[in-house]
Amino acid sequence: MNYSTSDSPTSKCSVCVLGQFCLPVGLNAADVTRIDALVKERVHLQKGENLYRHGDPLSAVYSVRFGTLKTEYCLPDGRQQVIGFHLPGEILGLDGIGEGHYQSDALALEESEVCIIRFEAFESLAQEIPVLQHQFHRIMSRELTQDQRHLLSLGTMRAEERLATFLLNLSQRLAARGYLNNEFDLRMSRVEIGSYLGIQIETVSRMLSRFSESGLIQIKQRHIKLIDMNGLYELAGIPNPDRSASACSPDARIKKI
Amino acid sequence: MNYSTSDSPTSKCSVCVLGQFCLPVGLNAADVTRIDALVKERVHLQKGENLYRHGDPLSAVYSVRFGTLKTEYCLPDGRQQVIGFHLPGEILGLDGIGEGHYQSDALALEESEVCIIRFEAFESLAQEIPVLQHQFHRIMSRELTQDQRHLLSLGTMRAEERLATFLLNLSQRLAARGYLNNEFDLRMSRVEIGSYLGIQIETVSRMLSRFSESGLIQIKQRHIKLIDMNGLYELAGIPNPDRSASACSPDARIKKI
DNA sequence: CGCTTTATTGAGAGATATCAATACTTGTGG
DNA sequence: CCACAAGTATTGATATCTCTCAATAAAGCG
Repeated sequence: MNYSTSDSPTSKCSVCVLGQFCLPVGLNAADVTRIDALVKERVHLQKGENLYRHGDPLSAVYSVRFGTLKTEYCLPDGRQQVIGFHLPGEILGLDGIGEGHYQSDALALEESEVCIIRFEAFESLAQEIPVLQHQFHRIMSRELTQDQRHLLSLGTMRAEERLATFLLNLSQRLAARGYLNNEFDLRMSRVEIGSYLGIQIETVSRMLSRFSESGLIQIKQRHIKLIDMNGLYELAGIPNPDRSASACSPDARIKKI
Repeated sequence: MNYSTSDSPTSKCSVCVLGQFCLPVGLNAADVTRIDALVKERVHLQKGENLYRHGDPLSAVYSVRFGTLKTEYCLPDGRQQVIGFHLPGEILGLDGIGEGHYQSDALALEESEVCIIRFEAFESLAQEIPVLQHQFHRIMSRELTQDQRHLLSLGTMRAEERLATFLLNLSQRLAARGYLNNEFDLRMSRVEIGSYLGIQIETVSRMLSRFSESGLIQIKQRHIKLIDMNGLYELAGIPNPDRSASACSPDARIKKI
């Protein structure tokens, strides 16, 4: 773990390309400068390095600058589950605010760098900048929504649907960051995907092979091409956002459980 | 749905017994008075009534005053899943902040009342009261942690463990609110429990019967007695908080996936 | 009191887990 | 540069848990 403090121009929030996903959303230039002053430290992580461990006292939350991280929970009996994968611009460590120490473990899936947002100082600044406060609330709320959609996946979907949903979710998040949305490298192992989706590694492998045979994807090791996006969306049971489609219709909602 | 506005002494935050779980935690008397002024409206709900539906624009978040509510997500194909059950003092509607409209449906499982916290006004007040801002962050963070533990349950546990975890979680939350922790009424149907736990109603029923035969619980309809708490904790794979026990030990963590 | 909803229990089917063998990658050292 | 080892992924065969279908029972409600 490699700490650094820097005022170099390229590392400021005010010029960071991730600003549109990160804390500064909605802020004017003057206020972004105040964030610049707050977020001066970074951590450089090698693959496999921990950013924090559960139980560590919360002193900061982090935003991913580059790379990919995972967070996971563990059970006393040693079982673990991957809870999330974190791409550039996403915030980590929010689960630590409630009790003052992190509830999860966070570690890098590849060489990564995260910005350190000292939480006490951040709250003070948010106190002074309403837009920043609101943006932080939006970020936490979206995190909640993300987890709740994940719950929906684990609770109601079969393995095939979960995997399709996962691939599409990743694709959308990459697209939003300006990467290719139909061809990318999976930074996580099959084991980690399985853990995230609540299925075994063998099932992940079989489903990927099945997708490949069906012409939905091409996969070679961790490099994946999404060939038939519509097919994947159909499998996932969610409408393709590229082609209209309404969400859960009022009609569908009448049949309450 | 029955709106009311009231200044009656019994409905003020400053005298509400739920203050210790709700927004006012940590506030001094003067500041609680300012919350009193903010939270003047309430909604009274009959069993089955919606508090909000997904897609409704967010204008407020809500805290449960009495009763029980559930929130659920629906899939375009009509499948639904219960995401959470909400007891007095808990906050609902947080998933609406991210996009400006609720992502879930919320409805009452029994006659309930919730306090309306106009969100815009709330953010303004939080802007002025640092402790309030921090408390709100803690609430959102705990909500995240709750969902993430739920993910752990759906992703790694078998039906029996999920159910035991669910009963114990409910028990703990009731205990914190001063209710009996070993004997209570389930406000939700077997179907709703199953949906929440990602298992079928028949499985819920069978597991409850099994628990009953093992002497872990006594159950008659929706009235349940937890007889052997330690046994349940053991089944759930989590240490009984009443008897020391460390969480996930460093040793257990070495065996990373 | 009968009707509707909710819950229990049984039998069989099916999806995924588990166990096991093989193949492929990557990294290391001769 | 190749051989070997360790880690990672694929594929097959079988086991198991939970689902599905079905029948019955109990409870809530008008």
